[in-house]
Amino acid sequence: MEISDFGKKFVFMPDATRGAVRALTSKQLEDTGTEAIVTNTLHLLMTPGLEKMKKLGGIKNFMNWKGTVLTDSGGFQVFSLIHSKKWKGVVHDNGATFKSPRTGDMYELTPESSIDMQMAIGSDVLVTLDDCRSTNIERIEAEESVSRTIDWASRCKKHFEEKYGGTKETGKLLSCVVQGANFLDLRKKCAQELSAIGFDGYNFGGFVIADNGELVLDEMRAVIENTPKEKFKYAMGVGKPEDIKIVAGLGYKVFDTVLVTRNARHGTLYSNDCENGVLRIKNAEYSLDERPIDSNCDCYTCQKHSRAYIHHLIKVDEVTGLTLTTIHNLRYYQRIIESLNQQSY
RNA sequence: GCAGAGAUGGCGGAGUGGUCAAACGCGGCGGACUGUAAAUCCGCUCCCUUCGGGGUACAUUGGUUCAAAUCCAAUUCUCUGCA
Repeated sequence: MEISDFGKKFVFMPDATRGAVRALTSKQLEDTGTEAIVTNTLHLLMTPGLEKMKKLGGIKNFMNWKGTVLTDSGGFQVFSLIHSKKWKGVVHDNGATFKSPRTGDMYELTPESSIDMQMAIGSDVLVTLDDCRSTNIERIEAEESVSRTIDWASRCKKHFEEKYGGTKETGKLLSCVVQGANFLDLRKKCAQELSAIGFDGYNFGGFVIADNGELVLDEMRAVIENTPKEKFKYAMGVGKPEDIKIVAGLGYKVFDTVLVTRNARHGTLYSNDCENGVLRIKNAEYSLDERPIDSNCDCYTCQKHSRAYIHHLIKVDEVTGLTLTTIHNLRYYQRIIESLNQQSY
């Protein structure tokens, strides 16, 4: 895929946070029809680190991955590790400091250092550092999140252009993240101010599911309506198969979620043979079921193995089970994407 | 044969007079997961129930006591030493 075509058609990117889609080799990943992956700036900054990543020739060389790579900036970890108080850390106007509970080491992400790390990774599509928050926050917190996110995005762009020559020199794309929680006027403001700075893509940030379990469609629409039409829109963290279809209808073209691979590891598989489209492979009813997970699926797992076999592997903790379920779930998603792309012809 | 130790729910294993239907772990059954600290986490897991409770239970049988998985006796079985 030409990088300039990124987001012209629908694309689903599985999360290869630390340089692998869990349980899959790069070949197995490619065989699911995956064209792009998301890797994570903070996690790769911690291990192997910026200098080693440079020496290793970037993530594509390291993984032997020929497809597209998008790097998340570490903005989500500002939420999931610091704001959620999972790790000790501080968010401040200049960025965020993370303290790894494993090693006690401190990691600093600023708008500039996030870009530097994303360049070291050899990303095709960069993301500006943002101050991601949960959905149900007070307005004052959302305002702080928005103003920081805009400021950091502006600094990211400046650094990307001044140090690396920007999109023109590098051929890479720089996308930004729209915050604002569930305050529609803040979403609008954030989207408009980021548009004024100018980016190659606009990402919907924050949480995509409200407390009532529904997609935050109004907020997502506000971002579409207040950003340049011709630039790609990426719905970060979307979502369940039905969510992707809905959000695709709003104008988002790019998606990623950990659900597909995490569910696979946890035994929740996608199958059109089942009611609700979900098959919980650990359940006793599959112990003697010789059918494939999904009778219409063309993935390796469905071509070669039965529900009973996969049920067994998962029950006895054989790692091969994780590989087989991940291949299936990912292929299921890529087939949804393929069908969306066919429909839009 | 003699001397010790012990027998607890599907399994392992706490508990040694009342607050014990019995900790904890495993197994079993079900569920959750949405820019990954997640091969993780959360329920339920003797029988019946109108979910308030009720009924059987800690090798077996008998006894002591207001009250026993817990104390006593006998029986059966298991393990470890010594012959």
